[in-house]
Amino acid sequence: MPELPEVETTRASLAPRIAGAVVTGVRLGKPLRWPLGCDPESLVDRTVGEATRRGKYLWLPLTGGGLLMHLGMSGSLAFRDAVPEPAAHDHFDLLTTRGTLRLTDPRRFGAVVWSNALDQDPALKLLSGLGLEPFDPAFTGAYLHDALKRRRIAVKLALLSGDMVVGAGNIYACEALFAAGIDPRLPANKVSRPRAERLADAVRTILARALALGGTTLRDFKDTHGMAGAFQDQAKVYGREGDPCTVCGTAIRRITQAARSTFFCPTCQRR
DNA sequence: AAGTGGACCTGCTAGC
DNA sequence: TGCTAGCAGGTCCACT
Repeated sequence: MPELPEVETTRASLAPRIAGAVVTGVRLGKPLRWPLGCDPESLVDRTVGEATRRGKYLWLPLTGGGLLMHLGMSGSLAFRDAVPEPAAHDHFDLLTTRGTLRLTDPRRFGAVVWSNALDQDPALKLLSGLGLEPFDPAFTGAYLHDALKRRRIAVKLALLSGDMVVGAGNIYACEALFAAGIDPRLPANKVSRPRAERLADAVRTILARALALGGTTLRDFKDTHGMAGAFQDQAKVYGREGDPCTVCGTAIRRITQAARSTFFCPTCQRR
């Protein structure tokens, strides 16, 4: 579910409402990907600051540190005045004077980790290898070309790796490569400068469009396994194996790369 | 160093 | 109807 547009949508709706709240309690459910890393009680009485985002991570500043949060594959955050009794998949509640922030995450690949925001904090290591934000002016075709040049892995995997540019997950990586007309299997170092230009453009455009729609995939997250609703209408290749390409009519193909599905049009996307 | 594969965990769907 | 295999939006880590 949560790629950059969904995480950013979550952040934007959360930030203004929770900023200034004071923590009154913490409730933990089943273990998430990593332990919280502090005594939950120690968060009480800290004041919440302005939530920010880095890649697919959310940073919720608290006095003296903050919580680094990730939604994993199946996580979602809700902030409400009153939340119901925790259900089976509700694994983290941050109770505050303005409402309760709740992480619901069936697969528990997500995480909430305390960090003291100091350089040597282990939690911050999670952010240290991340590439540029897609909307950073420094994320240009020239930058992407240079980064791709040093890698021999397939260009799709290079996008997913997150060490060049963050935010494009499996869906948007597939969509961006389609928009740029590039075969996902093409070795990264074989992407020409002009095509890197188009790819950087495509990544930005695809993510911006999804963002403008308010994180399409998030909205209907509760449906089926999360892929219902508006996003399917937007996707040109993702999840469309066997369907005709919207541009040329060729059947969309699905292949496996690094144990993950890649969808592409064998006609529109060339090596 | 770069690349590959396994690991984490639950739920849903398609197919027998 | 019931069981099973396969698949799912992420990414860290150990190994070659």
